Amino acid sequence: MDNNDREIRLYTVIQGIPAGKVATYGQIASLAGLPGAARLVGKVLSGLPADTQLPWHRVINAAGKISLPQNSDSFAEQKKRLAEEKVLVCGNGIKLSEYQWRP
DNA sequence: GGAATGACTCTTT
DNA sequence: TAAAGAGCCATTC
Repeated sequence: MDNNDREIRLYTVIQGIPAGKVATYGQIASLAGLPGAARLVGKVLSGLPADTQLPWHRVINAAGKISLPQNSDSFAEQKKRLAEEKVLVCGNGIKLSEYQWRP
């Protein structure tokens, strides 16, 4: 069940992100015990259901921007949710120095 | 077992 | 922060 643990850890770490804060894929991967597996985080998030409880909207890339295509619904959804958490979204990104989660 | 893919990251310019 | 190149992890065919 090790391979399943990876997902569990990723979910746990993502759930640990407090509201109003965001984390990068690399951060989540490292905290989940998978340093360098940033792409895996994206892979897992891509497979999340639309009604998931996971705060995936708090996950962004190292550039502080949303990696989703701007013409996608998920992009608008993430932007909307972030705004709900008082996270200012400039264009397709945010201010990492202000909102990046530091455990 | 090898090649391709992906919501990426790092270092250098 | 932006651009270009190389690297890393796991899944899938």
